[in-house]
Amino acid sequence: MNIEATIKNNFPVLIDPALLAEMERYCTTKTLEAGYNFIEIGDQVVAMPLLLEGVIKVVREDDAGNELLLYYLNGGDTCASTLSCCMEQARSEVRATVIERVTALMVPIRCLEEWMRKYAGWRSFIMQSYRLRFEELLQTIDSIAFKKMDERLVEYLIQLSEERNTTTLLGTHQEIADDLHTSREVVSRLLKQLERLGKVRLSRNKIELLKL
DNA sequence: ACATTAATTGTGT
DNA sequence: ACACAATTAATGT
Repeated sequence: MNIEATIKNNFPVLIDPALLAEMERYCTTKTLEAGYNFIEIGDQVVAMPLLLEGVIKVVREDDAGNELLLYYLNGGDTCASTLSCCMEQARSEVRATVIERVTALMVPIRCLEEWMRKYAGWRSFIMQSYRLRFEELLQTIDSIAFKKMDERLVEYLIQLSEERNTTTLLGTHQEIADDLHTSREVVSRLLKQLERLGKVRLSRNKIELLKL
């Protein structure tokens, strides 16, 4: 599939032919396997990624080296904090690790600003995705500050199933615990409760959501 | 097919 | 949070 068709599929707002032509010309694609870091804290940001396929986890790190989950990025998303960095040629405040093999369209930063001026469609796309990420962050903050772990877990499971378009979640309890900043035991026990209530079915490396 | 090992999950304190 | 048991999946023979 060529770049133009790919953009149309994943980012339907960007229909301006002149913009598409420029994107075709200046953007590159980048593919990365699961497990690698897409960007590391402190790295110079040279381009903004538009995710076509795959899943990326964006985290922040505290002085003790603990990771704090900010959000997940899927196909059709772009990274807002990259965006804020790009503007002022700053360095990355976050780490982005690849969860599922990713292909992304890389937009060079100099194009970013120029297109903001030239193309209304691009401008609203940027603004829209920025707002979206911001709202998602607010949700994360609410969740951490105000909710008990059992609610957070259920919320987390539902969100993940929506993002991945499946009710069968693959992964370990430990991974969930890391994302939620709790112990593996707590996650296991809460999941067991949910299973007893008939809300999920558990097996090794797999959680099936039944009725939540 | 079976035994061994490693990883994940469950549970009591 | 820790320690340990139980279960399940992966690997070698």
